[in-house]
Amino acid sequence: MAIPSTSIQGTLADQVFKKLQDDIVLGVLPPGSKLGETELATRYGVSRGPLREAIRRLEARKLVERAPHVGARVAQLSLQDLIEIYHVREALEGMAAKLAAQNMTDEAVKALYEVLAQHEQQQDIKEDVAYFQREGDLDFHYQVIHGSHNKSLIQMLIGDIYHMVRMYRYQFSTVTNRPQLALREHRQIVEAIEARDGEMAEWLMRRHIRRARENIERQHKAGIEPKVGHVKE
Amino acid sequence: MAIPSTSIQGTLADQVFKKLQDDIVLGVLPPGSKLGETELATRYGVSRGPLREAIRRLEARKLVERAPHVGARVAQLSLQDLIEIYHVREALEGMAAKLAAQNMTDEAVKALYEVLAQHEQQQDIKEDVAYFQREGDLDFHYQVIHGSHNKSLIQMLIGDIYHMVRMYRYQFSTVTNRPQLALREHRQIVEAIEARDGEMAEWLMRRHIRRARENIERQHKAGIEPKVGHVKE
DNA sequence: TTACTGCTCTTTGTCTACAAAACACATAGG
DNA sequence: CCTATGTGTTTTGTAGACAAAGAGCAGTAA
Repeated sequence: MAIPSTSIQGTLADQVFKKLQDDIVLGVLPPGSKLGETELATRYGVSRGPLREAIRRLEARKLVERAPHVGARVAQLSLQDLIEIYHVREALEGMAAKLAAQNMTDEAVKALYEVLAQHEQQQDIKEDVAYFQREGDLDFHYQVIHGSHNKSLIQMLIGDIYHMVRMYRYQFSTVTNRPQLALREHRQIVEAIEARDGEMAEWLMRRHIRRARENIERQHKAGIEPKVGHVKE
Repeated sequence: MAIPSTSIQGTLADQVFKKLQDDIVLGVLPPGSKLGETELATRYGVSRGPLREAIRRLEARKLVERAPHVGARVAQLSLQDLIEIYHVREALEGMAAKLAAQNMTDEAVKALYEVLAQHEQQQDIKEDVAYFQREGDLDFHYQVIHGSHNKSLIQMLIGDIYHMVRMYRYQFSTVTNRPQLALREHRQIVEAIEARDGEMAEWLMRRHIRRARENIERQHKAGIEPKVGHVKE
């Protein structure tokens, strides 16, 4: 009954994809750096075939930019791009909160309260830290999104946007994000969900994310610049 | 100064990707049918390499489903999935309308009115027909989305969701979609955008898409079933 | 000095061949 | 008669070799 060894970690292409994504998101491969196929293939110990597949998938996720016959580079992202993504998040997570109020099970709501309590204990928690660092069920936004029971929504927020935002956080100096206010806002959202008040939940979630965006825009105007990754030639 | 011949149509992988996507969206390859690499490679006259890349990109767009060591199949989509996508559209296009009211140029608003006038002349037009058949600037939703001036939003709606919805329309009997009402709703949206009333534009757009979804759900409950594509073995 | 042209060299795109995993069928056992 | 197991075939995954397009550099002419 033993599972074949290769299936445990998936195909080589899958492994390279995950590793490469991590290296990009965590800044090991700085933004704008060239992704030479031969170089990376030897680096990860695979042939160029699986590596090309990994690059294509990352291209679809907008983590790398590619030009035919020229090659791929780690996506270089402007603060304007980040702000645009927060508009998308506002729309999608707002909808997620609304649907969560409608569709979430009572057990899931209870679990949400527990996450909340846990966060309130670690008062030094930074806004979105959990969302960006823990990949699991322990995060607030993560649980609300899943509570929507909408596969497309989950896919877009967790699968696609998640990694982009994570990369941004390594490119730009991380904004210090109003921990107490965020916690209050989280609690309000959960209470709206528990009350099955979808409209309220959506409105609160949108305000929550809008405020985060406005916070970023403020710092932007204040002249905060991204840490420029030295483009590795 | 002649452009190299291969660059005109892009790489083989690009060509195969476009062709394969068309064949899937238009139903030439029915939902659920197996996408054998060798078979398709010979069919499109290329080797398996470029074909695999095309399949991976379609997988990222959720047009094909794949299992390791098993292969890829054309995505089989339930009506529930379609409804979920309309929730996403409601959120995203609502935001697009709001941003369009803020960012659209006066010229673009004028062009929008012209599209509207054109649609009002062909009274037999069906809701969303333009959105799904014309791929260009002539469509109402298309222009509003672009008016948002938000690259992520445009990418998600035009690049990703667009093709999925298009495929659904071939899988399911096309709903007859209230042409007169839709036109009235379109006009209201344009007027809100012209008045630079973002909140109103968003609210109207969301209602517009919500009604389309409710229309689908009604027909669903009435027992309308998808045309089952015979799964080609 | 500067701009253009041609060459070379590197990198990407593509193809073919081989390895490995899954599926299908047949056969034997309960 | 049904189930389980083993073998053969098919299909996917991976590697390596070849073809072609782009980038950089040198040399030459204005």
